[in-house]
Amino acid sequence: MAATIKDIAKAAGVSPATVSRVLANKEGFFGAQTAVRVREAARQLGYRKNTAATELVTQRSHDLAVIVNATQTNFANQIIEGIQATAFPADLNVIILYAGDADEERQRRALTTVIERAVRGILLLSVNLAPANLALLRSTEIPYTFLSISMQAPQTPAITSDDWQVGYQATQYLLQRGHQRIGLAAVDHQITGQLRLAGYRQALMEAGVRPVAAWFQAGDYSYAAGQQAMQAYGAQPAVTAVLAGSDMAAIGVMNQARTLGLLVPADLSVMAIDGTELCDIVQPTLTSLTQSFYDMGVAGVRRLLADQSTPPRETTAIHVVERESVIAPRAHRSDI
Amino acid sequence: MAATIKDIAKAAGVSPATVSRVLANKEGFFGAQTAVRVREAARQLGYRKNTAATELVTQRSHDLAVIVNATQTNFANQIIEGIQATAFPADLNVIILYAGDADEERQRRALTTVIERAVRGILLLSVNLAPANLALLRSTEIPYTFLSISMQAPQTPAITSDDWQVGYQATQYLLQRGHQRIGLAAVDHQITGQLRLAGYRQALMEAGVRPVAAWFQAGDYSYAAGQQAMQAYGAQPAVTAVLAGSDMAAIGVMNQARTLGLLVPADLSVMAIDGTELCDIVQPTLTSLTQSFYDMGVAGVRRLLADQSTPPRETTAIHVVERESVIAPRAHRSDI
DNA sequence: CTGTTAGCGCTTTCAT
DNA sequence: ATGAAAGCGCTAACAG
Repeated sequence: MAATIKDIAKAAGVSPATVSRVLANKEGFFGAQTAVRVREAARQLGYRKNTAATELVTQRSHDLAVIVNATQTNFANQIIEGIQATAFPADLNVIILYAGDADEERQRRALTTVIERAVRGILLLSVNLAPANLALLRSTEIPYTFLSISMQAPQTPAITSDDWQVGYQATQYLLQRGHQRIGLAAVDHQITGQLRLAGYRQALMEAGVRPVAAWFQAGDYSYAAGQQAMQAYGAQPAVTAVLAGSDMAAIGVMNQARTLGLLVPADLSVMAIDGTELCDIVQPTLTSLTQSFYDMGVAGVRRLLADQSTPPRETTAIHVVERESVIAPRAHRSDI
Repeated sequence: MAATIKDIAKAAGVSPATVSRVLANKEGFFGAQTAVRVREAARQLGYRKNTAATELVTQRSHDLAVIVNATQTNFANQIIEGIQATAFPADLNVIILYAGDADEERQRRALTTVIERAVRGILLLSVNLAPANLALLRSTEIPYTFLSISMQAPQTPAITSDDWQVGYQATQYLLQRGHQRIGLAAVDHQITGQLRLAGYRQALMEAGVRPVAAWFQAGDYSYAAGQQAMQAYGAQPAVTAVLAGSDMAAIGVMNQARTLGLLVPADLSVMAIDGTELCDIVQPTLTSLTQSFYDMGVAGVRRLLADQSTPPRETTAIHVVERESVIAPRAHRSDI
C-alpha cells in the first residue's frame, strides 16, 4: 500500500498534523528543519497525496469539468485552450468528459460523474443538453455555464457569440461585396440557427432584398449538411453567395459546388462561420465570420470563479476575416 | 449541505448501512420494501453520492484517465471514441486531461492530478513524456499505456501502428504506381519518424532505388512542416511523389506545391499518413496510409483492464486507401 | 510552532 | 435481512 502521512510522521518523528501542514505548505505553521525532515521522508517513501481523502474533509475540489459534445467540433480545442490558460493560474485542474450530443444516456453519465465529484464548476462545450439532464444539472449547487451554444430555457447561463449579429454581419459583408441573392446553409432550427437566420433576414431586408425561402437550407453544421445544401441549390443556383453555418459546412458547400461544375469563387462565393484553421488550409481559402473561441473559454472560467450574480448571458467578439472564397458576383443573365 | 446516507437512513427509518447496501445495489442484502423506502427517501432528499468518500473507503476509482497532447492531433477524437466505447460497458468513466507536448510542467500537473486520484489506468495519447515525468508515471502502481506513439525507453507499453511498416508499405504503394524518386516529409527524429524512415528506405532499396538525402525532409508532422518540406523540394522537385508524415503535413505539401505552380497529382503525387476525414474534404482528396485509430483506443482500454503480463508493445492494422492525390508520374525530362 | 482530537461520508466486517 | 462499529487518509480547530 502507498505511504500515508502517518508513515511520514513516524519516519520524521512528528505528528501527522505537522506533516499535513508542511505538505500543504501552510506557511508559518511549521519550522524550517521540520519541513526539511518531513519532505525528505515523504520523498523517500514515495508519498502520494490521496485526493479523495482531502476532498472528503475539505468538501472542496480543485477540478473544473468540461463536458464536450462528442461530435467533435473542430473549434473545441481553441475553447479548451482558453479554459486551460485561465484555470491553470487559478490552481484548477481541467478535466474533460465527452458526452454524446444526441445520446442522452452518455450525457447523464458524464454529468453524474462530475456532480458526484463535486467539481468546482461545469463548462458545457457546445452540448445540447436533454431536458432531464438540464434539470439534473440545475438541481445541484455547482456553478455551470454553456459555451458556444445556449439553451432555449431562460436564465441558462451561456457565453456565446451574438448569433443574431453573426448572421447579420456576415450577410452585410456579402451585401457589401455586391451580392443580393444570398443563401444561408446548414444552420439548425435550434436557438443558434434561429438567431443567425433572423440576423441574416434583417440584413437582407435592410438592403431591400426580399429573402426567398429556398435560399435557406437548414442543416446540422456538418460537412454533409453543407453538401446537401449545395445539392439543393443546384448547378444553376439562384444564389450568388452562400453563408455556411460552420467551416466544415462551408467546405461541404465548396466541394459540392465543384462537383456540380461550379468554380468558387468565380461562379459562387462561399463564406464560413467559425474561422478555425480549416479556413486557411482549403483551396480557395475561406472568408469567414470568425468567432473568438479562445475568449469563450477564458470568459467561461472567469464566470465560474466569480460570484454568480453576473448576468447569465454574455457574448464574445466576432469579426470578418477576408480570404479568397468571396468576390463580387459576376453579371448574371437575369442582370443583363 | 447535501443529503448524506445518514439523512436518508433517518428518513427511511433504517440504518446507514442498509441505505448504503440499497444504493449500491448489493443484491440479496436487503428486502424489497426497504429498498423502495430507501430509494424514495433518496429521491426526495435529492441525494448525491459523494465519490470522494466512496473512493476513500474502497481504495478504488472508476475513472480511466486519458492524457492528450495539447497540440491537438486531429485523430485524437477517433482514438477517444474507441476508448469511450470500450470503457463505457466496463463501467469506467473516461476523464481527459490536456498536457503540453513540449510543456513539461503541464505534463507533470496532468500526471499528478490523475495519480493522486488513483485512477484505474492512464492512457497517453500521442504525448512525448519528458524523462522526469516518465519516471513519475513509473513510480506508481497505476497501469498505463502509450497510444499512437511509443517511447524510446524500453519496456514502455505502447499501442501504435507498426511504424516501420507504415513507411515500408506506403513507399511500396508509390513504387507500384511507378514512382522512383520519392520524398519523405515532415516526420520527426523520434522513434516514430525513425521507424518510418527506415521502412521507407528499405522499400526503396528493395526496388533498386538508392535513397537520396535531400528526398528526406524532417519535420514535426504539422501543416507548416509540410509546407517547409515542399519549399525545400522546390518548383522543379527532384521527386515525383511525396509521402507526408500526417494528413495536415500532406495538405501543407499540396498547398505549397500549388504555390510553387505545381499541380497535384499531375506534376506531383502526394500521399498522407493517418487517413482521417481531412483526406476526404481536401481537393484533390488525399490517398493515405490509414491507421486504425479507433482500434488503438479499444486496445488501450483492453490492456489496462487485462492483467499486465501481456507483451508491452502491440500494433494495430494499417492499410492504403486510394483517393485522388497519387497517380503515375509523368515522363520527366531526365527520362526522355 | 506542534500535538491531540474529532470527524468528512461512505463501505464493510461482524453480530444478530 | 439489518444494525453497530470501525476506519479509509486527510484537515482543522483547539490546546499548549
